[in-house]
Amino acid sequence: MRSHCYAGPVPRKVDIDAQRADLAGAVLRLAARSGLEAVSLREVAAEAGVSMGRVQHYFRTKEEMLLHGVRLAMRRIDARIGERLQCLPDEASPEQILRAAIDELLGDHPETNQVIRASVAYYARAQVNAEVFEVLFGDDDELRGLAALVVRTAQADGRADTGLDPAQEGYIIWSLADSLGVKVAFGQTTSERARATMHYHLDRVLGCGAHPGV
Amino acid sequence: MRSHCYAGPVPRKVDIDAQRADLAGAVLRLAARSGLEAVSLREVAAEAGVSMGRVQHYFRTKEEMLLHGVRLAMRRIDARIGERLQCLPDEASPEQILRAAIDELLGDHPETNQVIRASVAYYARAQVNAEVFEVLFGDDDELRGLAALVVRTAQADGRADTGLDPAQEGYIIWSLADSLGVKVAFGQTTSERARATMHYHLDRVLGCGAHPGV
DNA sequence: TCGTTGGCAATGCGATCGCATCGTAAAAGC
DNA sequence: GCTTTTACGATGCGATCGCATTGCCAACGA
Repeated sequence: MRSHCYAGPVPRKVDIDAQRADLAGAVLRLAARSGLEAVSLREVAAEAGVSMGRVQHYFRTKEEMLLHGVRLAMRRIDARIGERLQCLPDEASPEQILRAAIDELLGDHPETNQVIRASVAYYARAQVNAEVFEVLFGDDDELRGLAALVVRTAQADGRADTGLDPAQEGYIIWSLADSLGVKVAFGQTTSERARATMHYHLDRVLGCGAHPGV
Repeated sequence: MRSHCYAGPVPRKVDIDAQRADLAGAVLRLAARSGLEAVSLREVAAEAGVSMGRVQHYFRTKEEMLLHGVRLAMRRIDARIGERLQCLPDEASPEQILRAAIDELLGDHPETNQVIRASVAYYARAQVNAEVFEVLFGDDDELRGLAALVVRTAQADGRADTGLDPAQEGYIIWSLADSLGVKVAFGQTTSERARATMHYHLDRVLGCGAHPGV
């Protein structure tokens, strides 16, 4: 059914990566819905609508299955942010990129929420499994770097206060986006509230609107 | 052994609350170490060094045991913050209270870390169990209120920019403290780094140090 | 055409799960 | 002193766990 037509370089067998991604998607749904406790081989098979033997065929151990799950989660948010960035005009400024990425995190879209909740469910594993830790937290540096760059640019443009520490401000911006994203995903606050707070902060730090430069 | 001497108003039986708190402590240790997946009746009994029958005697169901666990977690942080506040001089300012509370959250003390990690482990349950949700997130409003009060006070004192929105700034302060506390507890950053960022932010918003008022 | 391989489904294993039940020893009340 | 209640420890139940094994079937190479 799924491989009745194909154009890949390996036509003789099914698309292994696609199968694994399908199962990893089921892992994410379960993890987001009720935590990693609910993720068993049988539950994943049932969620994906396949047999348990299939799950075992594509993942040698449960640990490997969970690792593919968290990797898919990160690919999903990257993809969603990437899609949003393609809606921006070419050569968009770093600030536009930053605001677009944060808007996606706080957007309260079901898939974004699912990925965030699933990620949080993996936090405990990150303490035990170094690979999970790396997948979950490894990309933080570049995000902070982007935010710091935006602050520096705003300073160079004379919009932001030159007394600001770009590194600290970048760290604050992403920590804030992180915290608000989790709050939205877990229903502690609304998307509108979170976005309003985030925009308020960015506007103040980056000096948008009626704000006299130094 | 445990009730050879007592002074309570009910001398005829053991201290039920103390027993439950002892078991709930074992729940927290397990949850903080490897998530709620690792919390089973048998594991809790083993962690507490008692029989499984004892655990069942004090908690009718696993759900009830978990609920006592998260309640103990919240009482623990409240107690730790309370202890820290007692080290402050009498009639300490709201700002001193705020800074002390945040310092405790970012202090990287083992017990604080344990409580934070355990709390995060409960996030998934909060979506299913309304009681857990309330225990975990119910106190957010008053914390935000304290932070907002501090901002308003700083504005009244002429230290903080009167253009600031106290409610938004209070929300930002606590979201930031929340995020940084989790990062410290899960080893994403160091206590020193988090505290430096938090103090940097508070000093800027509240206008401490060499900062000209409006 | 035939043997080999990949892609599964099915089944079974020992361990562990939450929970219920039973037994018992000590204390409390009459 | 005798009954009742409290505070457990011990054991067992059916379900589920991760994982290993087995078997079948379609697709491919020779």
